[in-house]
Amino acid sequence: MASQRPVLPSLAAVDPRDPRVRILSAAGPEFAEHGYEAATVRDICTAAGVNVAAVNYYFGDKKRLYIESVKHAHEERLRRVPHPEWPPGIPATVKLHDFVENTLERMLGLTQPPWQVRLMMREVIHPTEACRELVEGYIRPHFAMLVAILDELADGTLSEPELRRVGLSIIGQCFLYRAAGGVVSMLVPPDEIEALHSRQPLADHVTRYALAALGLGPPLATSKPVHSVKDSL
Amino acid sequence: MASQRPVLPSLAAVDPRDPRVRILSAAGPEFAEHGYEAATVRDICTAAGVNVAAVNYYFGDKKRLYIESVKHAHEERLRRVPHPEWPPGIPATVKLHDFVENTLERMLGLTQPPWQVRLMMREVIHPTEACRELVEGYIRPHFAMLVAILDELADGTLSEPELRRVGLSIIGQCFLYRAAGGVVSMLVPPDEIEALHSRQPLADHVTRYALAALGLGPPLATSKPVHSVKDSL
DNA sequence: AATCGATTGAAACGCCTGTTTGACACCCTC
DNA sequence: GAGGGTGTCAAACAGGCGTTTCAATCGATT
Repeated sequence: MASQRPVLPSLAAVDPRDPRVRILSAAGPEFAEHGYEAATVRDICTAAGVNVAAVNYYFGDKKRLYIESVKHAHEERLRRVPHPEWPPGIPATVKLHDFVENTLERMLGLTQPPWQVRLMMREVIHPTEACRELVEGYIRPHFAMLVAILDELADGTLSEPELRRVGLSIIGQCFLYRAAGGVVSMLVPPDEIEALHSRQPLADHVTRYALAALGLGPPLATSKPVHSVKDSL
Repeated sequence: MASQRPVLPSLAAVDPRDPRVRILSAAGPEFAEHGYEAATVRDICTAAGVNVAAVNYYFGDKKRLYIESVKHAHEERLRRVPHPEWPPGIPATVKLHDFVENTLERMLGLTQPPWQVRLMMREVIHPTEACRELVEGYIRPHFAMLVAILDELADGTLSEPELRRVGLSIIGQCFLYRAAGGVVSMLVPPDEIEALHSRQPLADHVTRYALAALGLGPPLATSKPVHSVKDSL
C-alpha cells in the first residue's frame, strides 16, 4: 500500500549539497505527511536522491533520523519566522496583537509550505522522545513571551496560574485552526473559509476576544450592557 | 519494530459475543493508539481473539474496518455522553457552562478510557474518508448547539459568522487541552497540571472567559477599568 | 442421518520494511 | 604510484505486512 503512494518531488533531489542535509530536508516532509511509523526510509532516500544505505550511514537508524528531523524543523521554522521584538514604549495591546499574528503566521505557514509545522503538530499530539526538546527550545520561550505580555496587560492583577490559563486560551484558538483546519472548513459556509484561515482577520478576532475578556476592550456583544462601554483600540 | 509492541489486553478476547463487534471493539483502541497505517490487522485480531482471516471475511479489507471503527467510536461516545438538554427558562449563561462542561467531559473522557476520542482526534487532524461522516454525525450538531446558545446570549446582536468565530474560540480552548495535553503538562508547574486537566475548573475558566468577552460577565483583569464592572453570574 | 451454506483455522502468497553487506570509486597523504 | 580512509552503490537479509487459499468445522434444514 505504501508503495502506491507517490513520493513528493523534492528540491533536494537536484541539490548537489551535503547528502546529510539533503536527507534531512527530504525526511521532514515525509515524516510530516505520514508520521514516524508509516514514513519509509526508501521514500525518503528517493526524494533526497541518495541510496537507502545513506540513512544508516549518516544517522545510524530511522529513529535518530526522525529526532534530527524534528530538531531541524523547529530550528528552521524559528529562523524563518523569528519571535517578534518591540522597542520600549509599545503598548501591550499592540504587542498582544503582534504576538497573535506572529503565532498564526508561524502556525498557518503563510511564508512557506508548512511541513515543519505539521511535523511539530504530530509531535505535540503524540509526543515521542523528540517532544521535550521541542517544548524547551521552541514552545516554552514562545509561551513565556505571551505570559509576559498578558502580565503587562493585566498590570499585576492576575496570578501566574491565571495568566497561564488565559495564555492557553489564546494559544488554543490559534491551535484549533492549524490542527483541525480541515474540519473547521467543513463546519462553515464555503465563502467563510478563506477568512477563517487568513492571518489578519483571525488575529483581529483572537486579540479582540482576549482584550474584551480582560476588560481592556469593548465587549463583542452589546445587547445586554451589564457593563458600560467605551470604545478603545 | 511493530512486532515488539505489546498488544493491549482486551476484554473482547474473553467475550463470546458476535466476532464482528469483538473485532470492532479491538480495532478502535489499536487504530487510536497507532494510527491507520501503523496499526496492524494481526494485532487487532490477536486482541479480539479471532483469526486474521476474520477481518477480511467480515469487513472486506483493513480500510473498511477502519471506517467502521470511526463510526462505531463516535456512536458509542455519543451514547455514553449525550448532548445536554435543558427545560425552557434556563438562562443561556448556565447553558453555556453546561455545554462547555459537557464538551470537556466528552473530550477529556472522564467517564471511560477515551480511546474513542483519540481515534476521532486523529481523524480531525489528518482527515480521511471517515472524516465527513464524523463531522456530519457528531461534530456539526454539537457545534450548532453551541452557536444557538451564543445567539441566545448575544440576543441577536452578533451575525452568523461572528457567532461561529466565537464558537470556534470556545471549542479551540477545549481542543487544546485534549489534543495537546501532553505539551500543556510540560509547560506548567507540576502542581498546576491537575487543575488544567480537570473538567470543573477548566469549564469555569472557559465560560468566564467567553462571558467576559461578550460583555456578559466581569472582566478577568480589573487593573485598568476601561469599563465599569458589576459582578454577575 | 444427510446436506448445504456459513464460519473458522493454519498456512501460504507476494510485497514491503529497516538494516546490513561487500565491492567499488574517490581523494588526500606519504 | 601506493596506501587508506571516506563515501556510494546495488544487492541481499530476515522479518512483518495485508490478503488469499482451502480444508475443516459447525448448525440448521431437509
